[in-house]
Amino acid sequence: MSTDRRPYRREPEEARREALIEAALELVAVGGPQAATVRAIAARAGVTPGLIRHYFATKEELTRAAYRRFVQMLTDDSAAALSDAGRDPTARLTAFVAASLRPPVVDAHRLGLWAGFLNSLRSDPEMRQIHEQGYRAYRDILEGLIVALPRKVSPTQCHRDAIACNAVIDGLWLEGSALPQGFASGELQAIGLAAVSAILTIPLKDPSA
Amino acid sequence: MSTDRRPYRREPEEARREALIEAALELVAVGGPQAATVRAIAARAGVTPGLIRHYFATKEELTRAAYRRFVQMLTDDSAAALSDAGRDPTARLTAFVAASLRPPVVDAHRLGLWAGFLNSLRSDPEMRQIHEQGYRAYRDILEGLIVALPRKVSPTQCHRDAIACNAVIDGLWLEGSALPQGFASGELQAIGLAAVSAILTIPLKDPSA
DNA sequence: GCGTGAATTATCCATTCGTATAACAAGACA
DNA sequence: TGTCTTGTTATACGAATGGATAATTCACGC
Repeated sequence: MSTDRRPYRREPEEARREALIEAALELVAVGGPQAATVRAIAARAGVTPGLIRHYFATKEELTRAAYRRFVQMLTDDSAAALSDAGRDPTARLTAFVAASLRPPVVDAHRLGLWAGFLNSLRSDPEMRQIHEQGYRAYRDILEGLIVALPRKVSPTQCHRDAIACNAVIDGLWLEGSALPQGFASGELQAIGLAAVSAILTIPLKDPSA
Repeated sequence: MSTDRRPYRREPEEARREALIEAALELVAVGGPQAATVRAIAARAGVTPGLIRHYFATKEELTRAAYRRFVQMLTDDSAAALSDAGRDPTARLTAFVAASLRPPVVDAHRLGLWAGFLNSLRSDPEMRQIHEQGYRAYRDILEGLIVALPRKVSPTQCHRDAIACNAVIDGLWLEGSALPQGFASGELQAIGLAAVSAILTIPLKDPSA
């Protein structure tokens, strides 16, 4: 007797993992972690729940993989602007800051993701490690850009400046993502560049102004 | 026959609601929304789960009450500094900004709360309304302080300035709460005052410096 | 003191969660 | 074309969830 079993296609391992991670991220972004159930993730990825355990030993492991991808995405999208930024240190910093303060980095879904993962950081040390690696990667890029500026300041001061600039950028990212309609186009980047400019005591010309 | 039933004391309605809200907030702060189950909240408040439904028609209602309290707490703790700030507008703004960038406002648990509630804002319109009321209340206080400054700027510009200052403060709050060990004592407030000072183009003396 | 209303507990229910395991079929290779 | 590996589905299970209802016992008014 032939039961009507769901037809399926075999996919390469990497594609399946990718699809599952993608589905998990979308669900967390929209509905928070409690929406990213095993069944919901599987449904969104177009597979049955059991398959998740075939690729990830536990749901926690899938969650970590998803978070790893999210963190990577954040820095990558900001750093991508550097490839078109030429060689002038000031222009490069400007491009980096501006890219961090516009879509797709500034985005309500990304903020939802960030918030959704935040509380797992407290309980799961491995999640915390992923977070700190990503945070440091971003700040290292920023600090490198600041060091390259034509200023006469100590490395220690550069480090402190990087922390302050990072804080301002993060904060504006938060605000812009939380209140998309609260800022006119380009306004967020203008505020950010002005603040960074003030912190570093160098003029940064807003290219969109 | 006397079964061994849990002994209890009757409490006034307000005290019970308070205890339940408090318990819910603590749980969300530490473990995210998924940790704030009906049973966990009841246990932490020292009652049995059924009692929750006696005071709140649904768990969602308790969640909203808890969020309402949290939002109130944020602005109250910042505004409390104004009562000791005297009458000088500059000193008042300084006090307000500084209070927003130190404990208990800057606090990992509060950040956890904020993140935990964030995604419910998307799905629940009532939660969204609570959020926007609180956000506006905070920014109105800030804008009032800015308007009172001895500057010659239009109300429109004051409004824009308030948004920018608010963004910077929020961002620093986020950073300080997320990375408590990342900033030396008073450093966060110093950065915030410097940034606000730059945005408003007026000198703000850091009282702790 | 003592009934009486209501605050509180106890118990139950349907649902959903993550996970474990067994059955199946797709596709590569002979 | 036939067989074998394994990617995939199907089913089941125990625990935990939010909610409903019944059973108690506290505390206040008389």
